[in-house]
Amino acid sequence: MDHKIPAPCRRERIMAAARAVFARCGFDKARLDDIAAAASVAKGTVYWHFRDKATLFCCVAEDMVSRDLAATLHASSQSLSAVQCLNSLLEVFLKRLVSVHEESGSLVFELWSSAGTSVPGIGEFLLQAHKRWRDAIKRILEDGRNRGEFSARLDLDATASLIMATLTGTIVNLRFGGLDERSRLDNIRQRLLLAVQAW
Amino acid sequence: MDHKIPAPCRRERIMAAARAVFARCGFDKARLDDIAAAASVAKGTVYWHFRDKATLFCCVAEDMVSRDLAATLHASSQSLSAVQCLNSLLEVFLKRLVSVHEESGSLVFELWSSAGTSVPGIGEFLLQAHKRWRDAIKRILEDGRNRGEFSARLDLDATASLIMATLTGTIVNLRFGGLDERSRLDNIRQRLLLAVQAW
Amino acid sequence: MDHKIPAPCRRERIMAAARAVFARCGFDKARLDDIAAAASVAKGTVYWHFRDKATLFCCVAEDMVSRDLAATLHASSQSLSAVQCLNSLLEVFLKRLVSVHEESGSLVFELWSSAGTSVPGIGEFLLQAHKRWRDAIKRILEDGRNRGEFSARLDLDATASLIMATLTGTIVNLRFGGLDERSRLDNIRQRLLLAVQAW
Amino acid sequence: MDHKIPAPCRRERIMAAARAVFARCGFDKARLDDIAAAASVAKGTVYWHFRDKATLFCCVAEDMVSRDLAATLHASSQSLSAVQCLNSLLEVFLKRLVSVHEESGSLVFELWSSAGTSVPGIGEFLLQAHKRWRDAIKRILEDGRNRGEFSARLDLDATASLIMATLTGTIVNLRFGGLDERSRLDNIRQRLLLAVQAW
DNA sequence: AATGAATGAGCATTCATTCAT
DNA sequence: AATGAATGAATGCTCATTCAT
Repeated sequence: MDHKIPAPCRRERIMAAARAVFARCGFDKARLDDIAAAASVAKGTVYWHFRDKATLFCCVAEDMVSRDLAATLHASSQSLSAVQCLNSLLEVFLKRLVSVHEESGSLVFELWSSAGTSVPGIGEFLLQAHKRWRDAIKRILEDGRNRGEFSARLDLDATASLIMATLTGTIVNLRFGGLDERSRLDNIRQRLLLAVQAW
Repeated sequence: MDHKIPAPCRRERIMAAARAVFARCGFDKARLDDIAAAASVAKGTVYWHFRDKATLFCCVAEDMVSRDLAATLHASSQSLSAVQCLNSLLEVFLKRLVSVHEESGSLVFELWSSAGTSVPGIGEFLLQAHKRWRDAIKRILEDGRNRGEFSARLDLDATASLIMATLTGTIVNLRFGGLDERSRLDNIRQRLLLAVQAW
Repeated sequence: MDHKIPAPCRRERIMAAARAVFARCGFDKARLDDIAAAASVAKGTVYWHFRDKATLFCCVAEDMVSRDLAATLHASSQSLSAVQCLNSLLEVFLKRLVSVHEESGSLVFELWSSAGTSVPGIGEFLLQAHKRWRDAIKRILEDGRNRGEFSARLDLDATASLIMATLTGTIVNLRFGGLDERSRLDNIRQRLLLAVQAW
Repeated sequence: MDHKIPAPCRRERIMAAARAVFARCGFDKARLDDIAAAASVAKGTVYWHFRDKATLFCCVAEDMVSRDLAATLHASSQSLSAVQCLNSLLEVFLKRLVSVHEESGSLVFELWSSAGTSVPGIGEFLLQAHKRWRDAIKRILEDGRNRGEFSARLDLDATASLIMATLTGTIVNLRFGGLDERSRLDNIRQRLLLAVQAW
């Protein structure tokens, strides 16, 4: 039909389509037909590139998390002081939530709910992803403690977990808070920095 | 067949069974047959009491949230000072997460993911529930500010949102944090109290 | 609830409700719940008065046909000449189709379609009903032939069948003819009389 | 499994099977499983070719009516005089009723009963089909009137409706008349011709 | 007589997956 | 690589019928 679609980008087209459909419908309600249609590809083609629906979902998830993590770490790596570093990380994390991938928001909830039921392997994947994020934060905190920017008694693990919780919970707030929490993201970032410096 | 099941508690049996199955399988993967079987009831009986699967899910959700909210508010209402009050609220909230309803944990993720896709009306319900929680916290904060326990400049809305975010994020941490975060719940509570008093 | 419904007319209420619902929905699509509701009666009550759905349908059918047949025969019995007699029969038959029981129209189609599939016994019933109608017509024709009003060579059976066919087909025309055939019923009657006298 | 079934005729196989099953069981009682089995096809295949049960039914109906109408018109188009033409039409119509499609008989009753209840769109379809038949008859009558074969005062619409009624009613007679009306079909045809020429 | 909760067989429809081309 | 027709297991929901009260 459309001879305009170059073969090599088929896989990417499918993943983009899948990301959109999974975000809109959730894993279970997403239909392979819709994904194929959204990618302007026959259903069989999806199966040539991905073993099955769950695998496709995992690929999409991995891709999304990798991009988010890379972008965040890159931003924070530009800074010199640990405080600036943490500030950048928070800023980028929160910004991405509302701008770059509006889709990500929905997908995260799908990831959480599909862990353990719909998609085998997602649970493990989420543990890894969570650890990657927390370790990144922990490293910054450790660095700051070594440089004297943070208290010597700062509990690295506990603090990193608490920051993760707040960031994660903000995702939920953005969706189900009712208020327009977007305008309060800067406020959240500043308070977190204050709190860390106080602990 | 089984003449042992007293008629009047049929509805409750079904809701309990549904809660368990929804928590284990998620909304989409949960089969009405399994719920009926778990309730030792014929499938038709479920439909006599609940219009459809989505309605059953909503009833279970509403019941769960109401119980959690009531228990939390009751606990915090026993205290005199706002700090104690907030402390109780946090304590009960976090305790319930890990003990009373282990099921609740899973169900919350289902609720989040089903909003907007699988179950019409859940989105609205979650907004209401979120508001109920946040308002409860806000009231305590306001009370504390009036009594001079908290800073006069304390931003009630922002702080309530931040506390909600942290509590909510802790639910996620407990599930996907990898570490055994349960042992750190007390730590989280204490830090939150400290932070609130500092803001 | 309503203590105003006298018990003795329960059976009649149910039959009236059933006639309406069967006419509106057809046998298969008619739900016992709807019939019971329309009769302001509990579902179990329907089963106390009628063995099952098919039996209820048969009772309704028998009642309807009996009434129609009785009314028609009564009308034609008032006349003296066979021509007048036949005229009355046709007139009443056609009039009832469009006025007295608008419901009858729909029910007849249901009867026809349910014969042999949905409702055992309906086929036999329809044969009997058809025979009763045709015999009534045949008797009038025979009477007229004996009196010299019709040709001595008039084939009683064939003519009766033909009249039945025309009357029956008119029911179909009224429903699926598109045109408003009601205004043409008199015309049909007159032509039939003319034709019979010519044969 | 069975590699003996050529792919291209799948759709036709399904329609033939559906026609048989619908004729035997009626629309509501017909099971998609039976239709699929009768067509030696998986149930999903039926849904690949037809949106749903109702659509399949409509397709079968349309096909049947089209074939019947085409055959009848073809036959009558061979004749020169209007009387012969009408004679042919009646002959073929009546012959098809009892020979070519014994199935048609049952299906017609299903069509009538499903109009307005079970199958949306069938009512409209029947109106169209009825009109097509009546118009064909009307055209022949008009032709005959112009040629002087019929009375100049012949009411085309009324006569066409009456002929339709008689033919339609004969379908009913054949099924519920009790007598073996098949032997009388010629008689009916001749009488109708006589009557038309007399009107 | 009447009620209405409970039952469970039945069925249309969906959709992930396969495979011949 | 790609297609899309074919498959068939899976499942939500309906509704006639029963029965304890």
